[in-house]
Parts: sequence; structure tokens; C-alpha cells
Amino acid sequence: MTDINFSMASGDPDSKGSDAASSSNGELRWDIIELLFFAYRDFVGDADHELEAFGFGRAHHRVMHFVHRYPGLKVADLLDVLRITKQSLGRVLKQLLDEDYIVQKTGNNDRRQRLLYATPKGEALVGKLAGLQTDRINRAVQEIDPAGQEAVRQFLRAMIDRDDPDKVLETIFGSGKKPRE
Amino acid sequence: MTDINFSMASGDPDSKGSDAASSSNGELRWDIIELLFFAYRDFVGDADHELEAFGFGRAHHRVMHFVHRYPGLKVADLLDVLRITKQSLGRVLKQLLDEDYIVQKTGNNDRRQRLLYATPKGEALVGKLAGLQTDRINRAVQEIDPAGQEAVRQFLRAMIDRDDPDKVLETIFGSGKKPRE
DNA sequence: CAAGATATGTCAACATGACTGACATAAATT
DNA sequence: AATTTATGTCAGTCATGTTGACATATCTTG
Repeated sequence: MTDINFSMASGDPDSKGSDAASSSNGELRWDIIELLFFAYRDFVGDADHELEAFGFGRAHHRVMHFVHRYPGLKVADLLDVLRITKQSLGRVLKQLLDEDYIVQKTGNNDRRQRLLYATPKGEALVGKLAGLQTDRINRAVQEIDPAGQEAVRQFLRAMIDRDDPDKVLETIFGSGKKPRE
Repeated sequence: MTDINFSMASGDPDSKGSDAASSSNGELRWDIIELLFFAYRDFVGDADHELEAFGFGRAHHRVMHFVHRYPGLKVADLLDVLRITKQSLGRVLKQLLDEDYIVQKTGNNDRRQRLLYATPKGEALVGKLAGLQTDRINRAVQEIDPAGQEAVRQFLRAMIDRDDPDKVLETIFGSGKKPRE
């Protein structure tokens, strides 16, 4: 694996011709599309390794993250945020409950609800994973001035669909206040 | 790109995890971690919906994207970029070849190699998907000034691991020149 | 040239984490 | 009392990832 034939090899069916699609005006943002791919791949990539040691996967991380961030989240809210089915959630949630990373509390007003909370054990794991991701973010941001850092945040917020926000997005966008931490 | 749907996880047992600093000192970047999750979820969601109509999944999108962007890519290079096994790639690639979205050409120097190229049909699909994602990106950056937009790009580049770059990353970072388009 | 290494392909089995559909239970609402 | 809602669960399927073993063609080397 060595020589690379990128961009200059012999036959190159070439083109670009078909960009039609919906960005009627012109240039496609190949650079950002690709940077998002690699950035996200590496951002989440580190984690799988750590999670393996616990016998968990990404699904577990997602659940623990949101339960930690929004204590007392209902199962239904979690389903909205993660956009998966209750059957899928059920599997990972059951493991997290059995292994004591998360606990359920019956709702006060509505006793059908199961409000979710991270245990200290769960907090520890989610914090460790967030630490790794924070390190990467800090490295990435260290040479960017405050205005640029705010531009990054603004960009990310603007990339998110706002049409039918779930509870978590309402918290993030709705009032500007952060859930905690 | 596409699809990359990694979710959110990161973890690395000890390399830096044990420094504890970031995981317990209250400076965790929860906001950016979460924004990245939602931004990426919606970013790839655009393509996912369209792909369904073709009976393809994210794996197909990833392959077509990189073959389109780096015409003449070798199978081995694609494996490096996607970080999957050849058996996994084989399944998707076979479909794309059978359905005429991609073609193979025997290498000139090394006849063992199969250089990959997108067909016009493949170009059309990949362009359509990039159009959807470009629309979202354009919407997101429209109120960000040029300096801020450059900060976004810088941030994304800095989020990417540089230690053992594959051919594509070498092209992206190595010389600063873009592969094409 | 013969021997080995490399690039690719393929068969088979298995894991994870999605999905659908159907059904059960408890608690709230009407 | 009847219905709806919130949650849980059984059963089967699909997409996409994994290992391991092995085949073939072709390049590289002793």
C-alpha cells in the first residue's frame, strides 16, 4: 500500500458534473463535509476502547450521558432524544440498571413514569469519558480566539434541527440556560 | 460525507484518562460534546433519509463519497480510511459495483490493484447527498463572518487525529491542497 | 526461476444495535 | 367502567461490523 493514485491517475471519469441536487447556487461544501466526518470519527473513536473494558458500547454511553446531564429524565424523553425504539433502549437500559450505573425512581405526580438518574458509579464513568472528549476539544480550541470559539458554538447550534425539538433540545435552546454543571 | 455515524463515546483507558484533571475538575466541555452529538445526528440524518429510497445505507454513502472524492482510490486505501475490515467493505462494494455506481480498473503499475471510480450514476447520487448536507452547512454558516468560518474549519481540522494519517488525510493535511473540486 | 509477500476476494460464523409487530401491566384520564 | 398512556417484554429481522480460514493473481526477492 503505497503508491497513491489520487487525483492524477490515469483514467479519471471525471467530474463533478452531477451536483445538481438542492444546493442550486453552487459549490458543494466538500471540505466541511469531510472534516465533519473525520472530526466526529475521532471524537467518538477514542471512547469505544474505554467502553470495551466495561463491556459497553456506544448505546450505553449515549444513555448514560443524557441521564447524567438531565437527571430525572423520563424514558419517553430519552427515546425522543436518542431517536430509537423502546425495544432498543430497553436492552441497554436494562444492563445499565442491572449493573448499577443508573437507577429508576417512580414519578411523584405520575406513578407510571420511571425517572432516570445516574448512580455515583454511572457518574464516574460518564465523567471519565467526557474527560477524554474534553481533552480533545481543549486541544482543538486552544489556538482559536474567543470570537472564533463562539463561532464554533454558533455553527454547531445552527447545524441542529429546530423544528420538533425534544425536551433536551428545548433545554439547550429554549432558554439558554444549561441543565447543570 | 456522510455518514458517519458514530455516536458518542470516547475512552481511552489510561493514556490520559488517569490525569483526572479533566474528568473531575469541573471544566468538562459538556456543551460542545452535546452540540457535536446533535449537530452530527442531524447532519447525517439528511443523507440517511435519501439513501433509503435507493436501498442503501450509510456504509454505501461512505464508500461512494470517498471514491468520488479520490478517484482511483485503491481498495486498501479505502479500508484505511473507513477503518473497517475488507469483509465488511466487500459486501457494500459488491452491491455498488453490481448496481453500477462504482467501477474498478486494474492498476497500471501493479495489476493486483483495483482502482475505484464513481460512475456517472454514482456521481449523481453522491452529488445529491452532498447537496443536502451543503444546504445545511450553508444555513449554519450564513450568519458567521469569514473569520468565524475559518475558525470553524480550524476547529474541525484540529479535532482530527494526525498521528497515523491514511492517504486521504495526508491529502487533506499533507500539502494543503484539496484533492479536487 | 522458485519462493515468498502482497492485494484482493470470498465463505462461514458471530456480535451489536437498530427495526417491526404483538402483547402485558399499571396508572392516569375521561 | 372504559380508554389512553407510560413502560416493559417476547420474537423475529436487518444492516453493518467482527474473526478466521483460504483462494488467486501478481509483484518482489533470493
